[in-house]
Amino acid sequence: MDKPDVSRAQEDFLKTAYLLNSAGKPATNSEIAKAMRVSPAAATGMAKRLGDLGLLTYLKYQEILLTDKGQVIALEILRHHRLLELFFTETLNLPWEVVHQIADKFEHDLDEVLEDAIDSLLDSPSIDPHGDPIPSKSGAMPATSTQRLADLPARTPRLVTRVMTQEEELLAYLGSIGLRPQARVMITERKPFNGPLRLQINDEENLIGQEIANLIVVSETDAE
Amino acid sequence: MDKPDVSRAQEDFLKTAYLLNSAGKPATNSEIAKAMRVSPAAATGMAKRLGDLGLLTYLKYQEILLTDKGQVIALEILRHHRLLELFFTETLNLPWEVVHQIADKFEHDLDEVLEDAIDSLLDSPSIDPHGDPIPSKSGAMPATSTQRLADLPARTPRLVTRVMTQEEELLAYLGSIGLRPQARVMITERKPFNGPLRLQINDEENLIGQEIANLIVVSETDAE
DNA sequence: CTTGAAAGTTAATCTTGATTAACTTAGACT
DNA sequence: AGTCTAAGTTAATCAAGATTAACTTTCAAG
Repeated sequence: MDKPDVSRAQEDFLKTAYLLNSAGKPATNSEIAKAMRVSPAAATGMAKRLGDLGLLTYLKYQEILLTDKGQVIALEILRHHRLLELFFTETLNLPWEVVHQIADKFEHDLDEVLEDAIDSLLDSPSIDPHGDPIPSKSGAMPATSTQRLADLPARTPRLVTRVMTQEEELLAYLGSIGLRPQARVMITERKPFNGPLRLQINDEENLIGQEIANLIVVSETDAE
Repeated sequence: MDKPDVSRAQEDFLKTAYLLNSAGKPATNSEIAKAMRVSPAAATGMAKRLGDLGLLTYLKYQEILLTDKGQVIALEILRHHRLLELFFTETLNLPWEVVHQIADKFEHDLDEVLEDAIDSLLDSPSIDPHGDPIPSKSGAMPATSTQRLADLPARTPRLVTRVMTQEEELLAYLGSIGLRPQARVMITERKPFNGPLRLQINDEENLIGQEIANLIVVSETDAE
């Protein structure tokens, strides 16, 4: 099980493909190119290279699928990323909206000594500050709830488990209204035609739109 | 005072030139090439590029001198490096012999938010785990002792202030015998012809050679 | 069917930062 | 002065990862 030497750009490509997949979107060339902000041609070239390395299967005009080897690498990078996010919020009290970009830079250089030290300092955590699951060292991805706040019936108390965005301004706003993992939430009223939701967040009243509600994942069973 | 965009390799070059200078060695092309483990030709090319950017003065066959702009960048990288070394030893209890390599990778990506957070967590430190001075944000390099243990008369108690090596095995050894900053040291006997030194380290007897003694910097005044 | 837009591919080219090989310069020694 | 060696330079080349521009495929809509 020898791991080929992959570059930073290659790791990013694999990570992006993995994330698109797990977000339910097809990992097509153009989606990847868009997500990585490179030209489609650059993505094609990269897909070829990674195909040659046996890290993904690449067929013209088709969706890109990671091989087992490719997935192992994607998961390792994701683990690095999320460990780093948590590490920086925990040790430095950095707000959750800034750690994503920082982790993006460092994730490729996190060697095993540092990774293990962080993992043990944080007690082998399974979620990062946004509630995103942290793959285990062996490559297992912790299970997570799939219940979206947007789909939750009214008067059903739940805990926020995950906030699915990395947009800085949005995260800052959500943090400011307390909408973060572990918050207790309950919809008190739904306006018709996919209108805004009246929401209790830790007993404070608030209003949010459908779009945001769809980014919030909540626990599958009642909050205590 | 606009900072040109410099690449990782360029930053490393500037840092290397600066470090050679401050170690008293001339920052010649070949010294830099040796230190960076690249070919002399590569160093020539890089020197030219950096000269064009106005970061150093480059004259054929002559010693390389950093411009003010170049020095600012070198100091910034050095600040990043040393802050990171300290951050990792403090937060993760990583041994001092491993943090150097880790910091080498991260120093180029340390953005200001993270830098400031680390700086304030550590209370604006002025030395790193090896006793190397940390440049201030404005680019001032703290003064340090120049007194080498190798040059210290016998029976003169001092504090170790700095250990001038980054070799992993050597640092591990020095750590194991307690020879690190803040240790109290006193030479009890010097063998003739630059022979080994008998040394008390925090009241424990030990023997070290000249070569090592020359890497150890001690305070300029007596230990308490 | 055919046609046009969107997605994908290919080819040519650019930039960085490296390499090797051959040449030139500087400086010390006889 | 002549010569050797170390250091430095130049030129040619390579590889990775990007770009742009032109071409091809797919697929939905008339």
